[in-house]
Amino acid sequence: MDGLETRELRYFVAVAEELHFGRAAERLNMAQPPLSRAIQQLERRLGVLLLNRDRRGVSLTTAGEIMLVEARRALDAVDAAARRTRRAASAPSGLVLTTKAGASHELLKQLLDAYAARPGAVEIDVLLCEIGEQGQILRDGRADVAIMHTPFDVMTGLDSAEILTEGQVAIVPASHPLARRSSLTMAEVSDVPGLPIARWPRHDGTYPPGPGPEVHSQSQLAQLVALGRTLLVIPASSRAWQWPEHVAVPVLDAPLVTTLLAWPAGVRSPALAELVETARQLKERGIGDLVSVKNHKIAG
Amino acid sequence: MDGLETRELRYFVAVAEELHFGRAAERLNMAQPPLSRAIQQLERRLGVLLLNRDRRGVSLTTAGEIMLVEARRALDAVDAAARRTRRAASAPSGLVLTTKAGASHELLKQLLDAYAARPGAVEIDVLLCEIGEQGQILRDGRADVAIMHTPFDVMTGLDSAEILTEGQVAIVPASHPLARRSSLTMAEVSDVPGLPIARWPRHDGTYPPGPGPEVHSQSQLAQLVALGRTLLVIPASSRAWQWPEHVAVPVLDAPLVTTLLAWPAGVRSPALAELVETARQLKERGIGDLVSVKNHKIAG
DNA sequence: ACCCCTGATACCCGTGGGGTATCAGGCGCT
DNA sequence: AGCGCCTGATACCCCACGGGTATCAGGGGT
Repeated sequence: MDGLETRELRYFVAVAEELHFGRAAERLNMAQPPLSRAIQQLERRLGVLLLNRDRRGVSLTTAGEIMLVEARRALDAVDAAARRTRRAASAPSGLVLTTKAGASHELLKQLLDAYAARPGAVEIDVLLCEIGEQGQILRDGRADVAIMHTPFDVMTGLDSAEILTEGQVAIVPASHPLARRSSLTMAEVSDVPGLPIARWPRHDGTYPPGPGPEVHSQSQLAQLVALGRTLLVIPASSRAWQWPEHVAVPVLDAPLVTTLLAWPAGVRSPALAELVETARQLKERGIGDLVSVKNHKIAG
Repeated sequence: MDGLETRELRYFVAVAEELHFGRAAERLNMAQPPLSRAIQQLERRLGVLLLNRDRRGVSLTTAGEIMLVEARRALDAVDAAARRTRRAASAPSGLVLTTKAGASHELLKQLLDAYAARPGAVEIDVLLCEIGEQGQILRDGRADVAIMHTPFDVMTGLDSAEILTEGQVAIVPASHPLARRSSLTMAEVSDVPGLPIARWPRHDGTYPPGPGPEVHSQSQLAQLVALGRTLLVIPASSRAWQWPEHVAVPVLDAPLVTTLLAWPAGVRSPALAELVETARQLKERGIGDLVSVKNHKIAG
C-alpha cells in the first residue's frame, strides 16, 4: 500500500523550494504539466494536501513542511547509499575525512600520521569544506568522518569522539594595541573600534546585525583578517593560516571549544573504529602540549 | 547522472536478504526475470558489482554489504517521510511515544501527567513495543520519541535526554530463599540452581549459550517469571507487571541503568522540545524518591 | 546420462510518465 | 469593464520501460 519513489520526493522538494511549478519544472528539466500531475499523485497516495495553491503562488501546508524536511533527509540517505557503495567498490575500505579548510592543521596532521603508523591503516582522503558543511557532507555520503567543533557545529545525527578541549585566542594585527596584551576578555574583544568581528550568515541566509563585515567563506575571512579589517576569535589549535603579521592572544572567558571526530550515526566500519581509537590515544597522550607551544610561538 | 529509485533499493534488499532471486521475487510478488534485470540495471547504474552469482547461490560483494545497510537506512528514511507527513496531517503536532511494553510504568505516567499539565501540551499516543525495537520504530517514523535504557539499548542515530539513573533489582519468587536477602550480587544471582536467567536472541536471531530459557518477547518472559521459572534483573523503576507473589531485591553490583528520552537525531518540533523540557524538570525534581519508595513496597 | 535447480536471455505487452496544446481563473494595467 | 498575462490544471497522445511468459545455459547430484 505504501512506497514513495525518490522521483516523487525530488519533484516535491523542487516545487517546495521554488514554490512555483514552472520554475521547479525547469530546474528538473521537464515540462510543467507532468510535474503538476506527479505532485497531485503524491498527494493522493499520501492522502495529504502538501501544497496550498492559492491565487498568485504556492505555499506549503504544515504537512508539506514536515514532508520537505523528511524528503530532503530521505534523498540524502539515498544519495549516500549510492556514494558509499561506489566508494566501497573503487577504494575498498578507504576513508574520506572532511574538515573546515585550514582548521586544525596540526591536529589533523598528527591524527593522520598516528593513524597511518598503525598496522591495518587504510588510505585516508581529506576533503576540505566550508564552515557548517560537515554535517551535510557526512549525511550524503561524500565523507565518512569529519573533524568538528562544539559548540559551533551542530552534532545532531552524528556520533562523535572528543579529541581536545581548549580555550580560544583572538587573532589581532601585530601593530594593534591589543596585540601587546597577554590575555583578553570577550568584552574587550567584541567591540573593538575599527576591528569588528565578522558576521556569518544564519541558516536562512540572512546576516545578524552588527558592525562587522559579512562573510560566507573561509577564504573571504582570511582575506579580511590579512588586511587587518576584522578581529577573529578561534580555538587555539585552529589557526587556519600562517599570519606572520598577526599575533594570537588568549581570550580568557571565551567558551571552551571541543574538537571532535564525528561520523554518521550508527556507522561502524573497522577502519573508522581504528581512526577513532587513534584519536582517543592522541587525546590521552595530550596533544595539548604541542598546541600550547605552537601558540606561544605565534603570540611571541 | 545519479538518482536511484526506491524500487531498486527494495529489490536489492530483498535479494540481499534472501540471497536467492527466486525467493526474493516471490516475496516481492513478481517474477524472477524482471528482478534479475532490475538488479543488473542497478549494478550498471552504480558501476559496481553488488552480488556474486556463483554456481549454487548468490553472495554479497563487500560493496553489496555496504549497499545493504545503506539501502535499508534510505528505505527507512523514505518510509519515515510518508508516515510523519501523514501523521502531521491527521494529528497536527501530536506526538507518538514508544516504550518497551510494561517498562517504566510509573515514570511514564509521571512524565505524561507532567507534560499534559503544561499549557501548550499536545496529544501523546503511546505505542508499546518489544525490547530493542525502539530504534527501528523511531527511524521509520512510527513514533517520534521513545523511552530507552542505556547501556541496554543502542542509541546510535538518536538524540537523547537523561531522565533517571538507578541500580537494578532481582525479581525473585517470594518463596525462594534469596527473597529473604536484603541485597544481592551479580555473582549470587547469575547462577542460581533452578532459577536461571533468561536468554534473549542476539541480533542474528541465535541465542547465547546457557541454562536459562530462550525468550523473544516480553509476554513470554512475564509468563516465565510468573511461573517462577526464571530470575529477572531489571532497573528498579522498570517493574513491568505486578507480581504479588514476587519480591524485588537490589543487586548491588549490577551496572547502573539510565532511563532516557530519545528521538531521531536532528528532529526539533516544539511539542518534542516541551516534552524533553518536562523530562528535564522531572529529573531535577527527583523522581528517585518515588521510585525508591515504590521499591521498598515491593521488596517488603 | 539424466534431471533439476540456479540465474540469464529473448521477446511481448500494457501501464504510466512525459510531451504538446489548451483551458481556467485571478490580478494588474489601461 | 476589458484585455492580457501569468498562474496551475486538464486533455490527449506516445513511447519507454517495468513486468510477464517462455526458454536458455551451466553445474551438481544421483
